[in-house]
Amino acid sequence: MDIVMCVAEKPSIADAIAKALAKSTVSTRGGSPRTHEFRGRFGGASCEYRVTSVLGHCFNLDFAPAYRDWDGCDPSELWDAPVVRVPSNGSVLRNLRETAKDCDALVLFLDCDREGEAIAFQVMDVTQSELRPGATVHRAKFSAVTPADIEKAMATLGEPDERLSEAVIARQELDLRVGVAFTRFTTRHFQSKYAGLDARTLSYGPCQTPTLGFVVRREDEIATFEPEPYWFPDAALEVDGAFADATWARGRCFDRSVAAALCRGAAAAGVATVVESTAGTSTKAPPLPFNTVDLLKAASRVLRLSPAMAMKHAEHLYLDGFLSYPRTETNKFPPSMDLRAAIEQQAGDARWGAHAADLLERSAWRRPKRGLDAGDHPPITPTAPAPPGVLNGKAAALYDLVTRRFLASVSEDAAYADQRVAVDLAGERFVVERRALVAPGFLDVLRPHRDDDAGPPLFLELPAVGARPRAKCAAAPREATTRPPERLSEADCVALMEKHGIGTDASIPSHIENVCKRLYVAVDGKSRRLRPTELGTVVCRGFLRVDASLVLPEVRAAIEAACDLIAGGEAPREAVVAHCVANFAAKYAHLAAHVDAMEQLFDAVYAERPEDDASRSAFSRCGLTGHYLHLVPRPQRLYDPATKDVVDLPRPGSVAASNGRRCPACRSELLWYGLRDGAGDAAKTATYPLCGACYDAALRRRRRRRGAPTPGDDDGDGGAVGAGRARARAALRALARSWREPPDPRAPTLERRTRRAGRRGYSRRGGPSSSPSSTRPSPPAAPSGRGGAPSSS
DNA sequence: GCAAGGTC
Repeated sequence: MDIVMCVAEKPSIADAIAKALAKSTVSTRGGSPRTHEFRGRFGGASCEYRVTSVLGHCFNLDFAPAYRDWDGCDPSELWDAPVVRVPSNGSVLRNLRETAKDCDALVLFLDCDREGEAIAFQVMDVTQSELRPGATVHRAKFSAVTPADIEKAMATLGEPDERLSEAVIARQELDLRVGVAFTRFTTRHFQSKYAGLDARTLSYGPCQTPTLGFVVRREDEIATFEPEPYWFPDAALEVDGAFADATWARGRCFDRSVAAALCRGAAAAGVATVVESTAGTSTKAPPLPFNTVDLLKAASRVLRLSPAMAMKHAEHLYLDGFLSYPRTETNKFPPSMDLRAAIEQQAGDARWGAHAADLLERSAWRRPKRGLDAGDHPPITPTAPAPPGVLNGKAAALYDLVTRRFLASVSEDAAYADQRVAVDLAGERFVVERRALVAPGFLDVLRPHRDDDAGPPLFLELPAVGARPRAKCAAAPREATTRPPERLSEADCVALMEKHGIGTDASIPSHIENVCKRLYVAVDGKSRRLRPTELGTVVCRGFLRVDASLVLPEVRAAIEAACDLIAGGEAPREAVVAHCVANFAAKYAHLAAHVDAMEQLFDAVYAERPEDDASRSAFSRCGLTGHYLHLVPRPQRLYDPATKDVVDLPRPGSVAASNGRRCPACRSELLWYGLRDGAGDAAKTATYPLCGACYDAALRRRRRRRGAPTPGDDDGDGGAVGAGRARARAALRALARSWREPPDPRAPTLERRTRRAGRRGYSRRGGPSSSPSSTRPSPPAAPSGRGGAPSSS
């Protein structure tokens, strides 16, 4: 009897597959990930199934070991440094190999997206040598994890698509090279130049940096906002014997004298003429069920939960069986999903059970027609009842949020009665409107999250057109001032990231968390609004100043578009990667050559901070200058307040002062350098005498030999700091405008390379050639003699 | 110490 191996992307899907395919009792072995064994049918014959899973990617991409050490190479070498696949989890690979032994068929049940396709090829690589000779390999495509969909997938098996996998490998390689090269360069350069810089890493990434850009951009909009006064008439209309506020149809007026003249006329008139008088009904459709980004936005707005915390709770609720899989783009229920059963599950709940029971009793629930089926996982819904007390704290609140949203999504529209009366008062139109809730529909269950409750109708009896109600208007207009936008909320940031394709539903929370961990952004716990820190502002504006395209969201779009070419079979991976790497290497060289423009901003913030100098005390004395040096943390280094020189110290390890003993070579005071050896309780700290000056000099010699820049060696800027700060302030003012200005023409751009590529005669297959203003890269040159992008000429 | 993408 044949043995058939199925591999899913996560244990829960392996469980579902086993449940759907088993024709006998299922025996489960192994811890994480587990393997299910049972009898079933495959290709019309009886077979033995082994169903197991991986845990996401089996391999991670990294540089070859020689390039992982920060001091091992110059960051510019990373553009063509070798990269290698590193297994991400040994037990997953072992399990795959053991399970694959003697199997006659491999069915790849990975998620049906690009990443899943890449994992499918990893699984093939790992299992290939263990499968029986001549074993067949199949790709299962499922749109929902239900028995029906799984059986359908088994009946319509296809082949894995290597182009999708290649696109993922290209994306991994580009993210690695770009992120690590830029991060090492900025970290090294600025850390060894500014002692006031209190951050371990100055990171750059094609997702995290545009995310930071969103936050800084909003802050700049607020900072450069110029409030403008405006005026409007303060009018009221008599309605059923009482006066009600009337809204001026034109809204507001920025010319005070015009508004004043208008008010004088209206005040003198005293009587208005009804020109429009209508009553009607309107409805509001219920919200769609949650996909991941909608859940993150609501959790931040309603529960004050960060996206990372929201995902953490959602994952736990999923693993405990209370919620469906929380990472999905889909907000349309699959036709196979039993909505009635899901509603019934909630009918006994003390909080929303009455609403659910009412829907069932009247058969009033319905399957929403709108929404997107992204083909990944169903919307996020409750999968088991959780009566009050079963869950606690934020997990309970998140379950409440998801369940109410689910019930709302299958509920009826809310219905309103609307009244609208428009009048003419001294030649100007004013409006009185009222909306009253008639039938709450889905709003009933969204309480307490609903915000648009409305009172009773305003007009007991609508006036007729041509009626002449009394009106009053203040003789002087009301004055108000335009207000700047608010800081970016976490929910706004998630929405911007989704809109610009920054990160995925699964990774968006980590990017926001990242910019916070890097001390670039701070979150106000109460309002969940994001504020850039001094460091975040300087880093972002620095990049923006030298090459805006590194910060703007197009940097991610360009990488994605390049990978799309591979996925669509329009260009081979090697050519696309080479094209993009050359592009980013040019940007790197430009940044390194013009880093002084970034330094001017850092100068204003970090070069000279009297409070820093005052709060530190002399730690060690330099033998060459006789100056007392301060110890600066994160990362630990010595700082000479007189010369602004920085002396790098080894990492990891601790340093302590050593009672005036001096280095025999340079006469500097020696330090005690402590390094922990071993792990846990057995760890011992070995202590060595260390000369900071000699260590720093050796480090600089080593970097110079490797061609790395050695910041601080030749700047000689000790006396010019004051002038630098003035320049920096002027630059900061100019920068607030730079979001709107075209990028620096000197900076290498994706557009320029695209045009060059276009001249070589490559364009998108079947589509128009890239326009010069497009940031979408055109397919790069294919290696000669092999199937690549065809020439359009 | 570094990216972003899966998942735990």
